[in-house]
Amino acid sequence: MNRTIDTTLPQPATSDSIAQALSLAIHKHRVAPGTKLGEDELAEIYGVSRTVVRGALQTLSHIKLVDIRRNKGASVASPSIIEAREVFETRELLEPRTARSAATRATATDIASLERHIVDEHAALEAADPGRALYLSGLFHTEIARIAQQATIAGFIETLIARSSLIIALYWRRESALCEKHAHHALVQALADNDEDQAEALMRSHLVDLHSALDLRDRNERTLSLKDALSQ
Amino acid sequence: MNRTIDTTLPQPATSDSIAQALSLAIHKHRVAPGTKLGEDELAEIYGVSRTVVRGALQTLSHIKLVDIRRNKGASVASPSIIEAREVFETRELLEPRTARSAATRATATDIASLERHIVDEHAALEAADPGRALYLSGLFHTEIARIAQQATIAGFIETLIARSSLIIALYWRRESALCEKHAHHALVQALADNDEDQAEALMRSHLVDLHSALDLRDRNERTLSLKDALSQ
DNA sequence: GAACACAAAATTGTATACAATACAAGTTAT
DNA sequence: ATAACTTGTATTGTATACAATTTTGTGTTC
Repeated sequence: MNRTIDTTLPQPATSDSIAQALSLAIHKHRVAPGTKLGEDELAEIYGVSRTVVRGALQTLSHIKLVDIRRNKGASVASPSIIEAREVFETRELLEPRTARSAATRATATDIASLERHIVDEHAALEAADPGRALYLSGLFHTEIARIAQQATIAGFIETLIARSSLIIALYWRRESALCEKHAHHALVQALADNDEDQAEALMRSHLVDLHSALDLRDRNERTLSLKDALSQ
Repeated sequence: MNRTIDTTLPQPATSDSIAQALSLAIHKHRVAPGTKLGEDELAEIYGVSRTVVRGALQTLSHIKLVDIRRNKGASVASPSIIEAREVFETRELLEPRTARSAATRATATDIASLERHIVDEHAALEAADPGRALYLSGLFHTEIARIAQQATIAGFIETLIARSSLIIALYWRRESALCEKHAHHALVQALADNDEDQAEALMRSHLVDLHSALDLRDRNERTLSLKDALSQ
């Protein structure tokens, strides 16, 4: 359960290890949405045959981190605005309830683990490594789902967070603060206190904050605002 | 969107078509949980190489319809009691809300489609084809998720229903009636009336009914009750 | 110079061959 | 007789070869 962030891979690399390495790279915004993922290229990088790479790409396509189109190959997914809205609406449906369960079940060990996450996250921000900070911020949420002991929901949340990373890469408003510094901390406090209502409420408002830091206006609204911007 | 139930496959079969055919067979309880799915065997059946079959099996493993263990191969999944509980708890979390959305968005065409589903389902029951009835019953739920226009949630629900089919195969109480004949009909009525509250409530109670028709006691309770049964 | 046609290159999809692992049966030793 | 070992078979994992499709580049025509 002690997932490392290191990108080194076992020799020889397996489909799963490649999928994880790619997933991490996407999480950390080291590869942008839309980037082509050629099979030969990846096979060379990881020192395996295309067979293994294809397995990894198929895995990632199932969690919608990559798009595979027949005879066109794989590329990093690029969620539409509609998909982005759906992802956050779904998170707002699943995660508050999950935080509630986590509040009833959190042990001292769990709390310590979450606090360590927060420390790491702050350290990454200090070190001017926003990619890593974002990745850790996602891990924080999956960790809560794990604590809630709902493996099924945790699996769903994991894919939603993966997609959220793409959504943030595409639609994050520059002007909005990186925030949430306190949000996660307050949430841990509620979990430590086994305060279910508080945990659920905090998670809900945290997600709403995140959601509202995205620019999910559709193209029409966007061009209108562009027109506004240029008319000055 | 007019998914056929026919099991004939395109020539040549593709990974997706094989995955769908296998999924259908599992849904209809034509293959039991735990059944070994040998690659060579399937390759011969569908007239393709193992490469294609492996793709299909990997797809099915992602929605947890099959278990793949390294160097051990694939077999039809066999959800534990804990997983079964989780699946139904998750459905109870997602589907009522989805039914609510569906109630606001359902068009006359949608209602007609759902009513056709119900007719087909009854026909299957009349024809003593419980497998097909069960499959159609699952389709009814995915159809509602589709009507709700929440593709993300619909995808989750689809995998939950697939797993429910396995759970029903494993844990359905013989003595419990096949029921739900009226449940689906009442739900369609609520959707047709755009009665959100009613749709949500009906879906919730329908799922609770389903859940309670399963025998999800753990082994200890089970053996105890066996003792009771024999002590008479 | 732009648009189309066609050929060449690159990339993906599938099949097959080979390597590695697991399983089962039979053998030997204690 | 049982346990451990060995060997043979079956099955899965991976690499490579070939087929099919898309993309790219070039030349021709208007």
